Amino acid sequence: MTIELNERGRAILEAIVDDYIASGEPVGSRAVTRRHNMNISPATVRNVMADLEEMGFLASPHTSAGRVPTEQGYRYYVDSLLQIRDLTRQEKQTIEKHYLGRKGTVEALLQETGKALSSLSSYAGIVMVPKFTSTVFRHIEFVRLSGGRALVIFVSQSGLVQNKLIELDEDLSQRELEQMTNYLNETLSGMNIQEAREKIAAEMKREKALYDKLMKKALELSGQALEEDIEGKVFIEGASSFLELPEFAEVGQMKKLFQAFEQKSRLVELLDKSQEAGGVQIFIGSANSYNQIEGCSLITSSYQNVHGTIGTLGVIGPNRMSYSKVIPIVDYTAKLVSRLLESGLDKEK
Amino acid sequence: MTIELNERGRAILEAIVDDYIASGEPVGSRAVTRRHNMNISPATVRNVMADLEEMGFLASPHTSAGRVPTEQGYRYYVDSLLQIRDLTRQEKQTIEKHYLGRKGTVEALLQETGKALSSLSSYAGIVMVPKFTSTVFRHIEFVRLSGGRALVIFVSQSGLVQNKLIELDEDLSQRELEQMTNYLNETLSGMNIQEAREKIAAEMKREKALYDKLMKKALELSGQALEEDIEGKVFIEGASSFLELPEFAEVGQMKKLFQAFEQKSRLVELLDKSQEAGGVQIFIGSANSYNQIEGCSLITSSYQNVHGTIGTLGVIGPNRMSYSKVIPIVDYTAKLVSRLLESGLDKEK
DNA sequence: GTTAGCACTCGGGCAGGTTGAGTGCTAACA
DNA sequence: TGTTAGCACTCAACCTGCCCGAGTGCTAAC
Repeated sequence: MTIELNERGRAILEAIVDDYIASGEPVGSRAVTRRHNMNISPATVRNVMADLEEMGFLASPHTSAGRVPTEQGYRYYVDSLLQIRDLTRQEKQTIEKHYLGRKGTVEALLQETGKALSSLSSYAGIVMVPKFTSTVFRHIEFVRLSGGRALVIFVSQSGLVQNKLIELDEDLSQRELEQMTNYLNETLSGMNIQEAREKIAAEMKREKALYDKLMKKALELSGQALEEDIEGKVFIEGASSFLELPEFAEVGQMKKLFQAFEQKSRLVELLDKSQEAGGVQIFIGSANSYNQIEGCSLITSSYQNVHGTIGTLGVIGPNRMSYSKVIPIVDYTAKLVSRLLESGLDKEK
Repeated sequence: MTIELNERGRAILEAIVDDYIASGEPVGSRAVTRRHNMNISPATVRNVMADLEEMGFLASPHTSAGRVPTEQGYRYYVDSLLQIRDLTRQEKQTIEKHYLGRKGTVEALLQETGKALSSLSSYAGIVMVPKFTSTVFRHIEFVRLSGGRALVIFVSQSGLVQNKLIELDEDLSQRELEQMTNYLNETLSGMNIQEAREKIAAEMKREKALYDKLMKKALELSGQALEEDIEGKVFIEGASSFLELPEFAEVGQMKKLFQAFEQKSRLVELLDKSQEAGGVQIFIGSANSYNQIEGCSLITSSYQNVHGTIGTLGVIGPNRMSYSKVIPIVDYTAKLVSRLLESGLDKEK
């Protein structure tokens, strides 16, 4: 399926994409010859460019402008032309500096990660806090509020805390809730949420009338609490960097973009998809099947702990993004976050 | 200090502000006469407008444009001219609809409130989740993680959950942590955080060597956990509505604005200040001493439960904001949120 | 296959003219 | 004395025609 290009075609495509990423302006034939001082004339370059356009890698905004890469052009560039260098020791340290002396919640750490990604890439950083379903059970707690309501608090293995309000149909005392808490913690410890759900279902079936009424209640409530998924949260940081990009000068498009950022649900979908795949993923333009953010590309990687992938992070920028710079940043940051979330775990088992 | 205006001056100022709020374009003398079909000629209006300009209520962008209200003009308008109508039953229902069938966390409820404020006002909604210091203690819990770390989880009376990672300098078992949990819950129940801090300090002093080593440890850890404040969170929803306003068409200013939204810390300050005052507050333009968001006004109100004020919410819009529409919305929403957070509490004591 | 030359295209910038909304001033009027 | 009509003036917004330069595609020569 991939169309093969000869050496010269590749060189010219690369030069154009590089130039366009750097300048944001259509690249002409003269510019190509001069920049990579190739030993060919502009006329020759023009011929090649015409070919590349026909193949769908380039487009011209109008007759007398230069060429601009198409999404397919970026795709080819990323897949076949780009060589990614490793980060220098110093760059790594710049990233790590964001986490020095860090305290507080896991959520805050992930939000800070978003900020770090943004400031390093100078595009928008995005971090998805894992959906609860994909985490591993560590602790459950019931706290009785008034008005027949209670709070269920889950803690995941990685230290993530999520809570949910539930209605108690009969009034249970805090003491009773504590007993339930203990029972559930013993029963569910170390399972992932899916397993926990199944366990609860099985227990409820098996024990039927046998068990203590309270235990039954406990199973019922925890089942109810785990039933609906707690939606994955997404942090988007540094979205304002888009305001500098000339290609988003049009207010209408900018508005669409920001609304997409506010809505988030579609983004969660996309990130979920990328999470399954693992490794650094690159979604270019409309290929992200998310046409609300036309003209945007997304570089993601997932972070994980010993139990497997737990979330996804990345950078959203324009199609014209400095891939060679951003890819290693995303890659390294994902690994770093994995390490940080793990550090409390690897001594564990 | 307030300059007095005669009846005609007031009428004309009001007409100009109304018109400008509606249209966003400088208002001329003819428009004033026609709109409120006053029985005076444009020439007369011009004389009055010149006076109003001299007094600092109006300004003209350039010679042949109409007049535009200054911040002082808005101030006068809001303080002396504006009459606020109550919301209709239907409008109230529109607001309430956002909360129907609502489940989940208190935080989610507050975030939804931000969205409601935004969609109702068509500006940006802002909700400050209370700083932990200003809440009332309900429950504390230690969850042991690995690597000598533990999670402290606080629950406030209103059902707000916050957590914090702490380092354990000696390895405590989960059982020991549970005992600590029980002890602290008994000791601190019903206090606000400030009182809790004092109580801890007092206990630690009084009991010195007497108490169980574990209890001591409990006091020490909880003191440490309560020491630094958990920063107030702020939700800003619907910021993209600013992209439609012609007065923010300039990219530079828009960028400043969004960066201010991203940073939040200065906003927290401002909201804190307004929280102390109570009631509906209106900050106009640079009077908000927050010059990063020049041209923006802020309408806030605080929400409370039986224990007092617990947070602040409001709307951020341009100076040219429909005050008569937004003020009652903010007012009613604050009261509604108070009621919702209370509903679990009033049956309590 | 490569290159030079050339006619052609098209956006951007500049200058000038027109329009219309709105002002300030002056003089007349009640 | 306050109000009004009239008028000259100002100024942004808009349109128009113009030129310029960057860049193209094509053709013919190397």
